[in-house]
Amino acid sequence: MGRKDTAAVVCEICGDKSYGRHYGVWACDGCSCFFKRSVRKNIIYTCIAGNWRCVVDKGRRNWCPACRLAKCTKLNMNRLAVQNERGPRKLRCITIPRINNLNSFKYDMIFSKAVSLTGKCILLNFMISEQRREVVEENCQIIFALLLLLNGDQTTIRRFTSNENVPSGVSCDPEQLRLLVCIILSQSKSNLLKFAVPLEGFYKFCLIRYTSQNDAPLGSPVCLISTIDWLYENGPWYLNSLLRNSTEGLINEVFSAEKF
Amino acid sequence: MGRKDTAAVVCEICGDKSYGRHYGVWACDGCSCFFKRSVRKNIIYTCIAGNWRCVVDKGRRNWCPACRLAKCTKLNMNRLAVQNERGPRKLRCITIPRINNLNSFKYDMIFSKAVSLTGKCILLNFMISEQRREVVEENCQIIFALLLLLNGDQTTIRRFTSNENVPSGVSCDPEQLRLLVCIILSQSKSNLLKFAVPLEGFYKFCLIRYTSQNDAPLGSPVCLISTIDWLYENGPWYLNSLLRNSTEGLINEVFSAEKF
DNA sequence: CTCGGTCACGGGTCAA
DNA sequence: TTGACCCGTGACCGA
Ligand SMILES: [Zn+2]
Ligand SMILES: [Zn+2]
Ligand SMILES: [Zn+2]
Ligand SMILES: [Zn+2]
Repeated sequence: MGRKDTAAVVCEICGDKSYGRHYGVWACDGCSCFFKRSVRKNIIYTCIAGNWRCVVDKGRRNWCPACRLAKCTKLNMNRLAVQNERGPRKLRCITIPRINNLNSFKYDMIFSKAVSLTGKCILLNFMISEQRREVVEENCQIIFALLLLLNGDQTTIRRFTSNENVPSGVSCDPEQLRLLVCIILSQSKSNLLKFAVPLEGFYKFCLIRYTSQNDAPLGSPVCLISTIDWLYENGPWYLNSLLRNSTEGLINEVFSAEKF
Repeated sequence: MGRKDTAAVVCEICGDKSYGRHYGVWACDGCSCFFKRSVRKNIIYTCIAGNWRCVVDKGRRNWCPACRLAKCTKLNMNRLAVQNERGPRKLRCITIPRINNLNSFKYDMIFSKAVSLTGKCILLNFMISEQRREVVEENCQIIFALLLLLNGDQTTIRRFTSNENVPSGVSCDPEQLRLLVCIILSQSKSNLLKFAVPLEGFYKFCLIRYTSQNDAPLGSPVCLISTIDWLYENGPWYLNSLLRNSTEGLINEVFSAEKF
């Protein structure tokens, strides 16, 4: 069972696993994507061998694109079903599972997201796995708190602070979130992040520039930055009691999934 | 910052810069390429020094391939991730830009393709650059018209002729297209191509033989040859009004790109 | 469900 | 033979 819980059928083109019909034919991701690209670019291939009889199976489908495309055509893949290229995908508001559903692991999932965001931060790029883990362990709580705020869950945050004045109505797009993580980590007390202290101003500048240049529909940079200030002023945060799993377990899971 | 905007990490094999995981290990281009070649060719090296203790770092990684490969294996580089060879990339395909997009330079691109095809024709092989340019200037319009027909754009062609009977449904593969260009040029009125007049029949024969031998899914030779006849009967063609750039400019561009 | 786009990591290339 | 470089592939995810 590969993707999701869907059972696979056989790709009519190459015999690899197919999880659905594409352009009218049961096809794997590879063949469907290959067909799309070929039609979009209006490519006409030449058979490498010259006789249009190359075998197209999972292992050899990339040997001769000409015969692969010929097989697509022979099996009646529908060129008209390939749409025109669209622009790059629009920035979307980050998706976090809604806090008010019944899933009791909702906080675990948000915490994992916090771990992932921290681990992927560009400031950790040069670090080896052990250093990365240290930084994540020392900083994921404040990112976790940020995600709760972004998700509109002021109520939970209020349980962990005496300051009643919890920021509300905070939202951002994924690029802004990436920059927020940089700003937070550049203000961290972690030894491994000392080098990043001078970068705080730069990342704040990036956030302001990005927001003004990109018509980002959400998130005023001033509001976002003051949220970070608030989180540092009212920290440190210890939100582990929200979790069903251990923090180590969740961090391990994310680290192996993301190949950190 | 080396390649793209990605920051580098350290190659686990030799300590050079790595821009990503390869075969399961953070590796530089050199080590990843070395591993691929070794696995593909199933090479078994012997340690130069004889003790399998050679240092593998950026400066010395090429001293002893045996120890370099041993280090790859020790770090668990995955031999199974090395795929089968693919066909040679060069001359694998031609592309014609889609006619039905909104790009106002679409005809310029097709014209450039016509220039390129003409300049690369085998009949021009022995010519010096100036002669080549003369031939291209005198013959690229009819090739341009052919490409429009191959792209299914009868509508545009109809604007340049009073003959309503425009060939339609014409298609071919790149080899057939090369032969079509030969056939067209062998019928040219250009002085420099006079020598090729007797070759017309030969290239038509080649086209018929190629098509019958190769199971090419597209393009009956009779239909293709009658399309050429139609183009000569209804020419000469002056399609410059379709272009945004000057013909000289486009020809210059192709000549310098293709090093004609 | 089947379109779309993405991008890490495969591939091949060719000058050195 | 090497490796910097660029292109194509396809697993994956969002809509
Ligand atoms: Zn397939
Ligand atoms: Zn083939
Ligand atoms: Zn290396
Ligand atoms: Zn050795």
